Amino acid sequence: MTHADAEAGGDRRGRRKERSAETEQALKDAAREVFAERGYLNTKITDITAAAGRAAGSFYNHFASKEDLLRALLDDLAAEGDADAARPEHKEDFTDPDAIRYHVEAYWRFSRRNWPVLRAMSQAALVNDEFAAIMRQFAVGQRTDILDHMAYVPAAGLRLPTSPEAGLTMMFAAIEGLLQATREGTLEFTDEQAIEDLTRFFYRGLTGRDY
Amino acid sequence: MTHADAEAGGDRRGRRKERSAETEQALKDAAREVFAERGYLNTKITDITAAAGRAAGSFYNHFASKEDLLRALLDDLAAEGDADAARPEHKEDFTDPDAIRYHVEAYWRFSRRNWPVLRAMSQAALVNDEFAAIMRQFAVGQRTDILDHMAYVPAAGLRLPTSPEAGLTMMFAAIEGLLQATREGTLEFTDEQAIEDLTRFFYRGLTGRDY
DNA sequence: TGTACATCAGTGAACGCGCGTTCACTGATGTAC
DNA sequence: TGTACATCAGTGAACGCGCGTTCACTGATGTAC
Repeated sequence: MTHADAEAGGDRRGRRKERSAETEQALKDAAREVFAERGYLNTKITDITAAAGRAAGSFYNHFASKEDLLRALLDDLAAEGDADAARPEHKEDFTDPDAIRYHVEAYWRFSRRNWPVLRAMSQAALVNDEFAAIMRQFAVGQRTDILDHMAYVPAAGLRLPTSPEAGLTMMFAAIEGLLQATREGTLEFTDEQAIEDLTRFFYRGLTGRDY
Repeated sequence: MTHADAEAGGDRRGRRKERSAETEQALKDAAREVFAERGYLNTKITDITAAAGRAAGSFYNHFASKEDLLRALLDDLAAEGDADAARPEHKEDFTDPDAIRYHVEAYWRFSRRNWPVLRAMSQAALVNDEFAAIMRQFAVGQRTDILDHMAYVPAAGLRLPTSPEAGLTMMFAAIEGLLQATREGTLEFTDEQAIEDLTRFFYRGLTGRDY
């Protein structure tokens, strides 16, 4: 069977490319797993290949380095983020608890879902300037969408406790802190409870109103 | 001059011990400096000895490893913490902003002062179980003193936004987040402004009262 | 369709770099008498 | 106080371990005719 025949056949991809794609996916899956388990920095290339059931040398057919693999995982995550960007209209007025809840929930669920990669990223950022820059850029991206939502508070005659930028910094940090404590088992929270409690704390803190 | 004479002399320590102590201190100082600059994980033993102006081999006359050095820095910090423990009576009632401010300020200033070591610790915790355990223990210690202060809020007929433990987790995370943003230059804050803004945010969040 | 050759994904032992750690050596300080 | 010897802090070149990376090899898949 010629190459042309194979393409005409349609349903039959080249067996080689298929196998290669399988291995690449197996390496990515194994990396997420092993990063989550022992952390990015503690993970050796051979830990990943072993978890994926492949030989050490196989790794380099697909990725130039551990950093390169992390970049690939990040691209997958960014693709998902873009899908999220086409999100429905939502409330923007932070004097309304529902508006805060919407964003808390979005970030909470996103972080929970992508925890292994996010954690790996922040570890990589400690030892690698490129990843530090990516992280900063990522943080900026998260905030620019939301920053203007803060302006509703003074517009309603209420006093923000701090600058909009600092307020977002505190809130993101609080969410990440709670998520980490939940992850490591220090605290027990359902997603719903965490979102609700964070929302209440933030709504009160930002507006000075009770809720 | 005999050893007995030297001890009788009093003001003249053995020149050897003096020199040794100088080198040890120089290594500690250099470590704090270089940890702050490029992070604990990125720092090689020879970076420390070079910054201290000593030969590589000298390091091992004083410390068994980089971890051992970090442990020594931590002991210094703990000694300071014990001194703090003998702190004056302070307000405990978290329905009073002053009580919150007192603790925010204590933690803010402590963290700011010991930033290099705290940052080094949290990096070491990523790759070393022993340090992870120390960090957890440290976090627990910070909280147990304060945990009961939260009870004043429901006692005053107000509703906490979440459990006392989770509330503290959020607050500590927010403080650390703000401090880090300040450190890396993303945000500009004086100590006073940061303490004030954090206090307002927390007071509102915990009590539901305006302030 | 069949055969001969080319290419490619995967393998795992071997290589080699970077860095932690050692150790023989030096000069200064301490001790004995 | 002076001399001879012991000890110790510091030095930096050399060693060696761990792990990332390479590469000759294998068997399977693809291509040419």
